Amino acid sequence: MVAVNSGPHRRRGRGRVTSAEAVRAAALRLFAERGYHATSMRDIAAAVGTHAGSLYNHMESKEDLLLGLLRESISDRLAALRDATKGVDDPVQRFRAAVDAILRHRLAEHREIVVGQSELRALQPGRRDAVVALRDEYEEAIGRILDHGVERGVFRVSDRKLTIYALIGVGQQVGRWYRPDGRLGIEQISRFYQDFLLAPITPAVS
Amino acid sequence: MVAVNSGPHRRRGRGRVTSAEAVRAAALRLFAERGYHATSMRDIAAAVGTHAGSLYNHMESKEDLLLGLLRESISDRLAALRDATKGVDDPVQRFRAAVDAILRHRLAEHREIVVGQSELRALQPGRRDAVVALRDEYEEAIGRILDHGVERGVFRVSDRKLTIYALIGVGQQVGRWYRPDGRLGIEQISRFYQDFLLAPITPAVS
DNA sequence: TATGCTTCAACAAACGTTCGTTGCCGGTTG
DNA sequence: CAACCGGCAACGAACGTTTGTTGAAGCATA
Repeated sequence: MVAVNSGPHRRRGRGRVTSAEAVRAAALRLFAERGYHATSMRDIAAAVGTHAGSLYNHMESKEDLLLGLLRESISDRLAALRDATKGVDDPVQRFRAAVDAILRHRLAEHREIVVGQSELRALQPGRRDAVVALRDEYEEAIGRILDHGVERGVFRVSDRKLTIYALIGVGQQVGRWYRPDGRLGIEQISRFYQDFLLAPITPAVS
Repeated sequence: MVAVNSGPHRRRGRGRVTSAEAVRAAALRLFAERGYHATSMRDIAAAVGTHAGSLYNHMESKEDLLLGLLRESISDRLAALRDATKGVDDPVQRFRAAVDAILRHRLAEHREIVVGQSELRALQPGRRDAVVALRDEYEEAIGRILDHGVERGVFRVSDRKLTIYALIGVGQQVGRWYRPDGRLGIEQISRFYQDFLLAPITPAVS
């Protein structure tokens, strides 16, 4: 979705190949593993095989790097949610697709995640706003999935906001413990939570 | 639960009164708000009205301070969970009490909390273990609440671990957005999630 | 030659922590 | 009651290290 430094410009300069995307990927991984403040520019540089000073050819500052990652992460997640539910009309199937998208995106690449509230506070108040706005949009998108089911008379949602938070909470939690070599695959986890989260909002349909 | 510097020994030394407990409280608040690495010893000192160097009269190191807070937080949570469910025999009531304890403890004082995995990684591998062991014990305690209901034939739990994680996920999420002056009180939130989380594990009881 | 990325040294600031010192306290001694 | 002592806590400066960031010099490509 976000293409940086694409095209045929390759291998300029003397040393290694240090694309901006490689830096972003390394930073995401390290931020996720250790946290933003516990990761130094020298750590990131070492991870892509260069020096700290070189990173500044590809980005403005460390905080900008985080801001970009947060924005991309949440906007990708929002896009994935919309893609997954696009054209699906049946409320239950729509809900299942949504839960699947939420979980799948957490598990796919951005393993332990930078996301959400975890590192948001590392941003200066002004820069936070853009990310917070995206997050609100994301929550609203989930809310509309619920609304759709309610309008059709299929769901019974007694508190919209608390229900949204439950979905997000499960999603974040899954991102924390999931390991690719674990007992369960993404498919099984997704299916389980689809059923699990559907239960409280579908009145007595067995 | 933890009594430090109690007794009649008061106002020794020259300047202000800086009890070890006050330091812990300030540190907990700051760690919760900004994160461990984003909080300096000077920040903590300023919060209790003293100087960074003085803090070392009350503690070993910054990491020890975090370790103590994490241990206390999770062991308090475990104790609260056990207290709340002690003597309650009916599986549903037992489950309701458990959810209530989980949420209530998150909301009561340790607002956004240092919690679980968030700051655990700030500890050296060796020191982590004690906290991880406590966390496992906590998860196991939740698991036994579920077992109890299953044995009585009241609950149907298709995956024990995933169910536990769902409860914890909701609990953590609640700790993130809850504000005491918000739309809903603790009572209402707790009641909502009791019903919500009960639904997926109680087969068709309307 | 011109351009773009590298390297490397250096910067000031902030970090956790240590230290010598000073003042206050409760308890012991006269 | 008065004089002293040992210990605790606060103070404030300083420590060595690490932080994010900058800039000059060098090399490779076009």
